[in-house]
Amino acid sequence: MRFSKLLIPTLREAPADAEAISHVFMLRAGYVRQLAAGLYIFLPLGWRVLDKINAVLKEEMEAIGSQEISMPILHPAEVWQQTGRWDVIGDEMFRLKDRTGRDMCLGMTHEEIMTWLASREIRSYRDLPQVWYQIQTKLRDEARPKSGVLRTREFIMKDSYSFDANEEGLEKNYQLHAGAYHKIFKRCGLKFYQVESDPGMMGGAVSHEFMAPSPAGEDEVALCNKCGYSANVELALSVPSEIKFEDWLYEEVHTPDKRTVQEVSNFLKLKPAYFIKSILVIAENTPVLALVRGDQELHEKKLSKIIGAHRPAQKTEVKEILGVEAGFIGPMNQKVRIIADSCLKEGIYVSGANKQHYHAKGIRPGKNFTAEWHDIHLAKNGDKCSKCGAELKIEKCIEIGNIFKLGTKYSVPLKAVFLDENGSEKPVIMGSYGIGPARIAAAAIEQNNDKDGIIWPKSIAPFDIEILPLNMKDSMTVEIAEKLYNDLKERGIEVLMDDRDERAGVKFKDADLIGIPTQIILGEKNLKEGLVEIKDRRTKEAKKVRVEEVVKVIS
RNA sequence: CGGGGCGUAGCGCAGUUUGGUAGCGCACACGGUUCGGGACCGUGGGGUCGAAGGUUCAAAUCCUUUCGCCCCGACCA
Repeated sequence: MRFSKLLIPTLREAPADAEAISHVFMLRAGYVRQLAAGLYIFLPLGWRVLDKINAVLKEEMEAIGSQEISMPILHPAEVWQQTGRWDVIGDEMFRLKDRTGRDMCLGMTHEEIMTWLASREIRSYRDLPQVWYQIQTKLRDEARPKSGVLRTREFIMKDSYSFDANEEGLEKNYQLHAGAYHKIFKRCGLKFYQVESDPGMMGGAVSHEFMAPSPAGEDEVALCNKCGYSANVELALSVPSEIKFEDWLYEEVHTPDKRTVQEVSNFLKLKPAYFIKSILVIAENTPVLALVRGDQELHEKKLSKIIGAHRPAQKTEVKEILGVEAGFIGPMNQKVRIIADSCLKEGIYVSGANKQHYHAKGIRPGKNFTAEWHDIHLAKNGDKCSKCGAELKIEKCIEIGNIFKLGTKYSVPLKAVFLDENGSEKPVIMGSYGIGPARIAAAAIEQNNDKDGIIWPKSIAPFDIEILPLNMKDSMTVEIAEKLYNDLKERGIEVLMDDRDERAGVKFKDADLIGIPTQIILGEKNLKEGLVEIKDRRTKEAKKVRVEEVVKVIS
């Protein structure tokens, strides 16, 4: 296509409210414009990229036997009420009423509607398995839209759903999707990890996320290079690094006005790892004392899985319940339930002495206090892998896809059932699988850029080739450019030709910004010798090629 | 929802402290020169200063309310 006929509004300067690299470049290079918080317009280049990504998605979905369908975005409340999510989900769901006053909502995902369809159409084990997918808009009233297209209130998602007669079938579809996702992300040129994840409100027991490493990401992932263990830190297990213990005898130490681990650590000249951090929380009106090592953080979600919903205790509550000011509390002789991080099982520690301005040194777990042992700390860089003992590293990632084993969470309430070989009625076993195309695009930019702009992976670039006729007033330049343009198009190559009457510098700058992987540069001097330059956007290396050879070299 | 920041031309910003005719750069239009890494000279168009109310002879500037956007946190199919 011709640059002069396309809306490609490049910006010399980045709008002030863009922070993430992908956001800045998508705006500057004219891929998207923002309508409001979390609402984006995709301009021609941006839409072409999404089309490319969606084409890959479709191919790989079809390859595993998934059938494309399309579901409404506007949903009646009843279906969501039947699964309970109408009430479970809060402000994140857009709700409205139709003209008759009927409750409706905008779809944030499609488990309910897909299951509704399955309940109508699937009757026999002979109808199974089924796998349905769509590439459809989702709406979520996000608490905090951010980072350009990475977290928006309206976005397109490829979501697929599997329906099976038994667990083996689900496992098969789950693995087929995992395999397809690997191919998809690889084809889109992304670095990514498949990690264990927390199913959250989706329900179900098993889920994995596909994570593209990037500093713009919102998630953190723990990775083991040795054994391949990888998990979202929301549930990642780890073993804090070992420390050498001193054979302290139990004694109380005067620590005037030293309350935090850091303060006492500095005062006693002992590393934080020798301390036990005691945190009082209130779970359903029952106090629970949580213990983690001084150099670790308490992981709220892990604790929630053991004691349920809870909140931190207030200062006055600490005094009331434990009889000592926060800052000097320790696990010894406490009547409350104590949950301690497993790594504290061995060793000799320092903690509050349960006495104002005193800490106790030489605390031996098991002897000086007892507790229930669980992994309740947040995995951090340098911790050891719980599987193999190698060092874990923590990386920030963008979640680009996820897969869930749903089981019968949706099929039971929506009565999606079938008759098995014996004529007995059973709920369909389901899985759901999502991918965010705009996140793939953003992640690709985050992972592939330089100071001048985007460097698209070939597979998802808006065009294959950009032709730069540097001087549009030179008739030979124009003539050869037109010929190359047509010849390449005839070969099925997607070409963008910068036919604007702009100075060479402008064309170079815009071409680098836009990031089409290969540039064909037509300069007058080279053309007089029958040569053009073919330049690689990533390496910036250019080679001179005879005009007649271009089509052959490119294709 | 809590904390912080910002709303002045399409974009980036100054002006607000100390009230007194709304500015700069880029972009845009026209003329000329230039033409392989965001050219130069000249001329010109473009603003309810986010909105509403108030104080004042006079408000971008002071006061009140409100809306929007960004960042950190909480939250998160």
